[in-house]
Amino acid sequence: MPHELPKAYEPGAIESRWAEYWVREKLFHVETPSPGDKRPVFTLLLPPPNVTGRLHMGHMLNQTQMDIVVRWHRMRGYVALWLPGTDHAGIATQMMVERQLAKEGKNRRAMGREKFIERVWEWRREYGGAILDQMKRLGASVDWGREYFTMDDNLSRAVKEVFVRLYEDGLIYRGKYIVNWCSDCGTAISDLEVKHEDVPGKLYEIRYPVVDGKTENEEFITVATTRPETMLGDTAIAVNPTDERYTHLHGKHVLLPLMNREIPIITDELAQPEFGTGAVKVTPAHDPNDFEAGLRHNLPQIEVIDEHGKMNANAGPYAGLDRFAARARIVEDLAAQGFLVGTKDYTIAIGKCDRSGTIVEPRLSTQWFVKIAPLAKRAIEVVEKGYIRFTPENYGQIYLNWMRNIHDWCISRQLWWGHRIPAWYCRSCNEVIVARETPAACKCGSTKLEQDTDVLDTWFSSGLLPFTTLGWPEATRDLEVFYPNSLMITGFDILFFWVARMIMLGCWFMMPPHKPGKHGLADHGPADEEALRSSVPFREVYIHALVRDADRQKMSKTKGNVLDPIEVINQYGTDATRFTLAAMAAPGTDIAFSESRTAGYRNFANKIWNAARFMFMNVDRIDASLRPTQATTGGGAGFHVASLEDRWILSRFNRAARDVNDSLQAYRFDEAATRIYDFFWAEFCDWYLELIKPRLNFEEGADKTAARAACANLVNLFEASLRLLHPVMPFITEEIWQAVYDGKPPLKSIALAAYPAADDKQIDLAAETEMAILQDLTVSVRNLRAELKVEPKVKVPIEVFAHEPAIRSMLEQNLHTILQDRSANVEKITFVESSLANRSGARSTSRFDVFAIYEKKIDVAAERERLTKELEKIEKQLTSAQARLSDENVLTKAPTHVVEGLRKQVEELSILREKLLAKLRELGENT
RNA sequence: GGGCGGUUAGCUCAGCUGGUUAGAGCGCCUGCCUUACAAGCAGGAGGUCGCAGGUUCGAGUCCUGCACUGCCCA
Repeated sequence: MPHELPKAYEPGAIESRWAEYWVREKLFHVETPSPGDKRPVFTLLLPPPNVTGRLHMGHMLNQTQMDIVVRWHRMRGYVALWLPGTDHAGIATQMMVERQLAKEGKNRRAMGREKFIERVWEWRREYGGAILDQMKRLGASVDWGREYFTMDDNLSRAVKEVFVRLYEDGLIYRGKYIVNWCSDCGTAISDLEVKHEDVPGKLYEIRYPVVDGKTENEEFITVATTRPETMLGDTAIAVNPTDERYTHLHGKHVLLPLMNREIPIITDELAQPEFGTGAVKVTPAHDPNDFEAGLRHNLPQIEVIDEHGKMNANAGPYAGLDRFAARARIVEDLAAQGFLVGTKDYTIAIGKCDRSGTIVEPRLSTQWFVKIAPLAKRAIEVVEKGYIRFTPENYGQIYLNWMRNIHDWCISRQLWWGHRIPAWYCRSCNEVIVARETPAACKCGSTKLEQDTDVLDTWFSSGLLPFTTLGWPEATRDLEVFYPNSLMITGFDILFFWVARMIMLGCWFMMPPHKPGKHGLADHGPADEEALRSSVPFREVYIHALVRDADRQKMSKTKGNVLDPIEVINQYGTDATRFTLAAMAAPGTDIAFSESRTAGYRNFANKIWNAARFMFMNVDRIDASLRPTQATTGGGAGFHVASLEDRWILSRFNRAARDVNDSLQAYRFDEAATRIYDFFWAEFCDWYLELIKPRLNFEEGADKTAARAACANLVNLFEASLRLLHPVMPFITEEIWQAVYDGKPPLKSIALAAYPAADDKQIDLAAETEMAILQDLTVSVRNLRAELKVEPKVKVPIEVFAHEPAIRSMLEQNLHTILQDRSANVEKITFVESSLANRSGARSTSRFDVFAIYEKKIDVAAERERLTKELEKIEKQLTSAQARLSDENVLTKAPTHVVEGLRKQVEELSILREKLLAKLRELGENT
C-alpha cells in the first residue's frame, strides 16, 4: 500500500481485494488438530441457506454475528472452525427448475425422474453457488475447504443411515393419516411449514334434517362450518353425550343435504355444548379432529377433495370443481333448498403453505412419520439440565414449551428432488423393506421390488448436519474434536425448524448405541450423564432478532420494502453495514434497519481512515523505522508513557478492551461495537490525537526524541485499536494494518494476530480523573468563547482559580493540554488567588473557576436566564440529596459508597450553588 | 383462546443484579474550509422514562392493574 492514502475512504476497492485474498490464501482453513494439540476449539456451523437463495438482511445479520464471534475466538488462539454450506431446499429448488422447464415447453413428468434430477444438478452447478459468493463479500471467515451440500454423497449416505436406524429403533412408521396438503406444491408438508393467518371469512350454519324412520317430522340439527364443501364427505353428526338438548336424538340419523346420504348422530367429546348449537359435522377424511373421532366411532372416511384441490368423484354433482368454486355452488344450493340457516362474518385462522402461499388442505394420505416423543424427551432433558444454554434466556422456555407439545413429524414429501426414502415395497407380498442398499429380493423370493417414490423433508437432512458434516457415522477425528459444536447462531424463525430438530437428532445419534467409536457403554445401557451432556449438537444457542425496515415493517417482497444487503454494501461498504447490524443488535428487540445509521458508521470508517493518514504522514515525516516489524499482542507493550495524556489513553484503551471482551462474551454485539466507536472517535481521535500533535513537531529545534516517542505511541495504540475493531470491521482494519507493516507484516493477516486483552495494571484511575478535570476546563473555555461570541481566530487570555492546591498544581503541570487546544484558543493562563465565581462571564465547576478576559459585553438577560435555569436544577438536586442524607433510613440502610457519594454530591452542589448565586448577584448589580 | 416481548429526546435505540446529575446516532439550531478527516470540528436546544397504584431509605429499573402495540402457538 502506498504511503499516500487517498483522502477519502472508499470501501469498494479495498473490500473486494481483501475478500479475495482471504479466500485465495485459505486463511480460515482448519486442519484437523492432532491428538497432541492442546489449543482450545471453537466450532460453528453455518445454518445452510437455501441453494436457491439470495442473501437477505437476515442472512447478513446472522453471518455478521457469526463472523464476529469466530474472528474473535480465532484471534484469541482458538482453533476456530466455521463450516459453510447450503441445503438442497427440496420444494423451492424443484419449483425453480420446473419453472425453467416450463419456459422451454417441457415438464418433469414427460422428462422422467432421472433426467429431471440430472437437470436439477445442472441448475445447482450453475446457480447454486450464488449465495455463497455473496457471503464472500461479507468477509465471512468460513473454512471454504470444508463446504458442504446436503445432497453430497457422504451426507446422503448418512441420511439413509439415520432413516434406517430410526426405523430399526421403531421411531419411523408409515401410515394413512391427515396431513397438511399443499395442492400447489403437490406434496404433504409438516406442521411447521404451515403459517396461520387470521382472515375475515364466513361461518355457514347448515341444518341437517333428522330422519326418524317413518315420517318427516320437520326436526333439524343445525351445525356451523367455515368449510361447507367438506360436508359432502360428512359421515356423522356429533353431539356431546352430556348435552340434554340432543338426548332424544341419540342413535338416530340425519339426511346429509345435497348428497341424500343417511349418516348417524354420534355422541362424542368432539362436540362442545357451549360452542354454537353444540352439534358438529364430522368429516374424517378432511379434518384432523374429525379423523380422530372417526377412528373412535369406526366411521367411514370419504375423501371428496383430490390432490389438486378439486372435488373428486365422491362429490357427486360437484366433481371436477375447484374446492372454492364448489364452496360457492354448495352454499347457493343449500340456500335454494332451504338448508342454509344463516351466514355470519367470522374470522378464520387459515393455514397457508409457507412456500407457495396456497391454502393448506387437511387431507388423508399415506406418509412416513417420525415418532417424536422419545426424541423430544431427550431434547427436553438436555435443555432442562442446562447442557444447552440459550441466549437470550427466555428462548429456552419457548423451546421447552414447544417441545413438550410437539406432534409426530411427517417427513415424506411427494417430490423428486431430495433424499429418496430408502424403503421398497414387494409387489408380490406387500412386504415393506427398509434398507441401506437396494435389496435384490424380498423375503418371499420375489424380485418385484419398487422403491418408495417420495423423498425426505429437507429439514430431516439439515437436522443432521452438526454430526454428519464431521463424518458421522464414521468415528472420525473431526467428530471427536469438533463435536459438540460450540455455538449455534440463528434467527427465531427457525428455532423449531432447525435448532429443535438438530437437538433431537443430535442427542439420539451422538449417544450410545449410535455414537461412533468406543463409547465404552453397553448398547442400550443406561444413559451415562457425561455421554448425554456431550451428545448435544451445540453447547450454546444464540437467537438473534429479525431485521425490519426503518419503519419497523417486516421486509417482504409483496410490500416491496426489501432492502438488498448487497446494495447497501455497494453504497456504504461491507464494514459499515456489518457495523450497523452489530451496533443495532440489542437483545429482545428487532432491528429497524436504518440507512442513516449505516451512513454514520461509514463516516466512522472514514474517521479511522483519516486518522490512519495522519499516522502515516507522521511516521513518514519523523521516522519510517517506527513502523513495527513484529506482531504485538496487548495494547501496552512498547508504549512509552511520557505524559498525563499517555497514561490516560493507555488506561482508556485497556478499559475499552476489557469492556469489548466482556460484551462479546455475552453476545452483546451492540455494546462491543459502540464501545469501540466511542473509544476510537471520542477519546483517541478527539482528544489524544489533538493532544499529541504539538509533540509530533519535527521541525528544526524541536525535541526530536519526544516526537519519535509520541509517534511510536501513536502507531502502537493505533495498531492495537485495529485489532480490537477487526472482528466487526474486518476490511478497513486489514487494509490499515497491512499498511502499518509497510507490506511486510509478520503474519498473513490481522485476522491471525492476537486480540487485545485488558491489562489491569495499565488502568490508571488517577490519570482518568485528572484528565477529566482538564477536559472540563478546556470545554468550559470553549463554552465561554461561544457565549461571548469571540471570533474563532481571536486568542483570549484566561484566569483560573482552583481552591484545592492539589488540583491547582495538577493544572499547572498540564497547562499544555489547554493552551494547545485549538477550539479553546487560549492566549495565556493566569492563576488567581480568589474565586472568580462572581465575575460575569466566568464558568465554574466545583473544582475550578475560569474567566475569559474579553471586552465584548455579554447578553445579560440571556446569561441570567441560563444561570437561573441551572440554579433551579442544582437546587432541586441539592434538596433531594440533602433530604436523603438527613434521612436516618438512608444512613443506616444504604451501602456506604452510596452515602459517601451523596455527601460528595452535596458538597459539590453546594459549591456550585454558591458560585451561581454570586454570579447572579453580580449580574443584578450590573443592570 | 394460550404464551412471549415492547412502550425512554422529533426519529431509531442503549440504560446490566434497584444506588450519585437518564445516554448515543440521526435530525434540528449557531459558529468554523483549524494542513488527518466538511463523510469533519466546536457549541446548543430537546426527556413529568405509556398511565395508575404498590414495595423500598431510594424505582426508567422490582410487583400489580390498565392502555396501546408487535410476535409466536392453537
